[in-house]
Amino acid sequence: MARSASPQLTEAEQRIMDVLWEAGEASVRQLTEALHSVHGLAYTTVLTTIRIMTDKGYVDFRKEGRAHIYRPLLSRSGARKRALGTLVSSLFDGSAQSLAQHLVDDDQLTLEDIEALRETLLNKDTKDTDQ
Amino acid sequence: MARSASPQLTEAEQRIMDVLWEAGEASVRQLTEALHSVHGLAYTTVLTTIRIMTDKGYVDFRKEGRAHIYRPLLSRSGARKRALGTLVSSLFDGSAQSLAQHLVDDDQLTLEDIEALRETLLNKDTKDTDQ
DNA sequence: CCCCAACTACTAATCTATTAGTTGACTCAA
DNA sequence: TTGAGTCAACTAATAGATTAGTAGTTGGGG
Repeated sequence: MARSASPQLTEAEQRIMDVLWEAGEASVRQLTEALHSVHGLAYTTVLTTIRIMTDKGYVDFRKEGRAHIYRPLLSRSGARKRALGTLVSSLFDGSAQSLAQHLVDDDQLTLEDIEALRETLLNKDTKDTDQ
Repeated sequence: MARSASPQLTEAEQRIMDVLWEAGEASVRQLTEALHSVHGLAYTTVLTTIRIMTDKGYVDFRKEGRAHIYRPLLSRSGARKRALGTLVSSLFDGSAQSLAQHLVDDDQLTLEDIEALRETLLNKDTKDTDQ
């Protein structure tokens, strides 16, 4: 048996999703141009990658003339949720609290950050108590 | 060009590290037995995987009779830090606060969790002000 | 209506990842 | 000292990931 497909976005996929999340939608030409300055990828490389992403259901496209215009099906928020879920279950025993605690221990969160989180949570509770 | 080696622990590597973090150290035989009940991996599979992990510098070993006894060089805390750093930079624009905010928005952290974080942070400040 | 530029589909090469079999070395006991 | 068993090294097969070239289609301008 070989390995199964990655549940996470791969590096190449992530690059393309970043552009799509920013732009809303884009052709392969536009994606290539947006990525070329930083990564110098060939047009056909981007094409192959986004074809695979289409197969995986990450993106969809519509025809416009000869070109395909791609748009993300997976949202940034959805990708964040998925990646966090995987990380929490694999390295933090399924505890998001444990993850957050690590950030605090590692000085990644300030007291102001915590206060802001607390504020968000309080507003949430008063807004949608039935959820 | 093909992709470069994963900076993260792969699934197979993670499984083995979990056992090593738990046990402190283990032979290939012990690793195989610990993993067999859940994953049913062959002895040689575990052997190959841990050889690669040795090459990557994740583990080290000492000889004890005929067997190699492996111990982790990468700590659980170190792996957590590395994985979080990658996730934060790839999906949260480098902001740990943004990640934490997502957890709150997604109901992964309770008010009690936040209070606990706040408590930790306050104790930290009073304990090591010069760090 | 036909040709060309642009665009996608197909193919390929190369690397990592995962799993596992084969082989050879080494140790211990009879 | 030799045979059995154990263990690591080597090899291999299969599949995903990444990059990119070639070929073939298509749509729009002349």
